[in-house]
Amino acid sequence: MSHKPLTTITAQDVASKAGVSRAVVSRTFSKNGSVSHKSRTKVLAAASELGYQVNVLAQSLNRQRSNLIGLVTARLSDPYRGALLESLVHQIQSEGYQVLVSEMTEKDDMESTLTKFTQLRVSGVIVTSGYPPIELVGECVRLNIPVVVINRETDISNVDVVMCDNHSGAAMAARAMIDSGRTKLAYLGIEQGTFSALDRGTGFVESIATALALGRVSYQHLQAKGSDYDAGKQAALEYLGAGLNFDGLFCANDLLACGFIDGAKALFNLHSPEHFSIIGFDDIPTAGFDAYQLTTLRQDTKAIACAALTRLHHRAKNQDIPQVIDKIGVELIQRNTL
Amino acid sequence: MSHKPLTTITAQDVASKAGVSRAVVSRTFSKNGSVSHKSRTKVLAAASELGYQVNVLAQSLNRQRSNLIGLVTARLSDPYRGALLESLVHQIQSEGYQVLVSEMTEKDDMESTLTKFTQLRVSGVIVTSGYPPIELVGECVRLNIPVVVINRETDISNVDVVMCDNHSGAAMAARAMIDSGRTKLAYLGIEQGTFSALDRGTGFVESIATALALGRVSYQHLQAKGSDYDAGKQAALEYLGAGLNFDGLFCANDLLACGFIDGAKALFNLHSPEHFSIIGFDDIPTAGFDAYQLTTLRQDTKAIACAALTRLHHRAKNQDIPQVIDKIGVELIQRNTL
DNA sequence: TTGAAAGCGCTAACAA
DNA sequence: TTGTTAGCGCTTTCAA
Repeated sequence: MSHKPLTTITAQDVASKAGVSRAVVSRTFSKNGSVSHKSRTKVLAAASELGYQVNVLAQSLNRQRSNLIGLVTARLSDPYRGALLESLVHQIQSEGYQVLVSEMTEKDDMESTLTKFTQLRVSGVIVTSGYPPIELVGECVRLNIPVVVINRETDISNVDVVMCDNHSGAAMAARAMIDSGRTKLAYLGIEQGTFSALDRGTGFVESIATALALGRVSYQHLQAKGSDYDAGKQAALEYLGAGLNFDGLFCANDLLACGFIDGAKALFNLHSPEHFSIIGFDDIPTAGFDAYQLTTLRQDTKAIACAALTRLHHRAKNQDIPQVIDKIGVELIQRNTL
Repeated sequence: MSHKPLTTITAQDVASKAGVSRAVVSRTFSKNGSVSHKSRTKVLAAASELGYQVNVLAQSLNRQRSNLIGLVTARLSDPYRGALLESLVHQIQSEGYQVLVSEMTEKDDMESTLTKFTQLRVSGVIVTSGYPPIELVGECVRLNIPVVVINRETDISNVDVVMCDNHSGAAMAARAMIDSGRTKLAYLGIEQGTFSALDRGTGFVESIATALALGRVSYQHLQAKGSDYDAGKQAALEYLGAGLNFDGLFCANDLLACGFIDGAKALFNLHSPEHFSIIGFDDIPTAGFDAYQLTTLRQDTKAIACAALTRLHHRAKNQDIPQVIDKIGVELIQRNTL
């Protein structure tokens, strides 16, 4: 590669034109030191005339901090992930940062991903998929880069947590089902599932614990082989084929619920709400389509994004504060499957 | 802000430890100049012992080029956009670049977005939403930053175009409908729609031009008020309510088609394929759900992503080559609505 | 308020 | 193959 120097307008050019020093130009644009009104106007005029743009690379190098925020994600094509990403990107941009997106495919990608982030001296890291290994977080702490994880847990004390309130959501689902007279309850989780799937199942069982102890309801734990529509359909096929007796099903997510609904309908002519109640989680757009009209729990992705950024800011000021866990409320969206 | 210097391992540290010069370290990691095997091993050993990481900021500043690729997008929560983004991110990462995502909300964001990208000296820009203004492209050309737009057109000769082959897709849809005996055809476009929606409609009409001229089929042009499910449903309501007589409908996208299907069913008890054929575009996951089983045209997002990157590479070598337009083939996915 | 100067950490031409 | 050197463009003490 030959090194062809680009003809770039630098702060020096502006300085010369404005008849001041480079430092004044710098101060004018970074709003740091003090600049006289007269100088400032001269600088601004010269800059706009020359079409000067701050070189963020140089700025970041000097400040040892870029205006980038790293986002670790996966399966962008999943509708809920897309919505979460959208809120996150929006929030990050509105605060003047730029978003560096990294899609994780395999487990061991996390290391190289975080390394790339630290090499760019990002201002923060948001993890929505996978788990940051403790050594890497150590490196982040050393470089004073705050880390927050979304919809998952971590033991690492320097990492904050933002998640939707799975337990309260599960409790709403349980209550709604019981109130509508369902007694043979079940939860459809995910084999080797995510934290969320597990947590929602746990929350569901906890919520019906008393009723269960009193013998007023029964409970069965079901597991899908994956987290998508096909897995839900497959689960319906297997469990219903094996004679599953239930009348209220809480699902780890909407996709699973849609799949289950279609499986039950196609293969066993079982319909919701006539034959059973079913409640999903996430409130993806498809859940609201006529064909499903799925009752579900809506996550407030905007609130999640906002909380994540707030955590980042706080921790940027002081890495040593204790871990904080934000639980963002969910909303029961009543449609036709209950 | 106080300037607390971080204790960072620099190339100099590695050099000292390995008993070589900084330059050798640089060469070892950037694989540019030549380094003796002996030096290389010493450097690598010292580096791993010290935990040295290249500072990409400094590297990029020097090279006047970062390893970032800027991606302009919108409505990440839209399933097709999510899939496209996923492919793009995957491809970009696999080539060793990092992805800078910018979500456009309003029209005039484009300018600030591109400015942010150029300030970071990105290696390329991919636009999947909105249109890059010519002045900004000029700036990119000056900085030798290649630009490519996806699924849209542009007159700017320095900008390459990658799009799915709307016309061939529309032709497949038309042929399939005619072959299955449909004669009262219609296209559901989008009011103030995107390039894609327009192009697909044009392609459809062109494909049936002869049949139309021979009086073998009829054609009606419909417009939805938006591009989503609700807009499709609304269109069904309006047009069917007004007595629309048709038996084959090609839709600008799957969401619109799903909405139309549900609208026709709910309000007029009209079903596909009994009463009419309907074909969508994109092949979003929901299209494959039992409830819809929508026949549609699948876009090959991987191929699109790959082509986009190829364009970027070519143009990076020489900004002055003529514009090239890649049309990526689409595939007719036969399901039940035809 | 301003300017001079010392970096931030790295790369690449050049000479050895 | 290696080291020296001159930047890349900016920020921030420090002294004036």
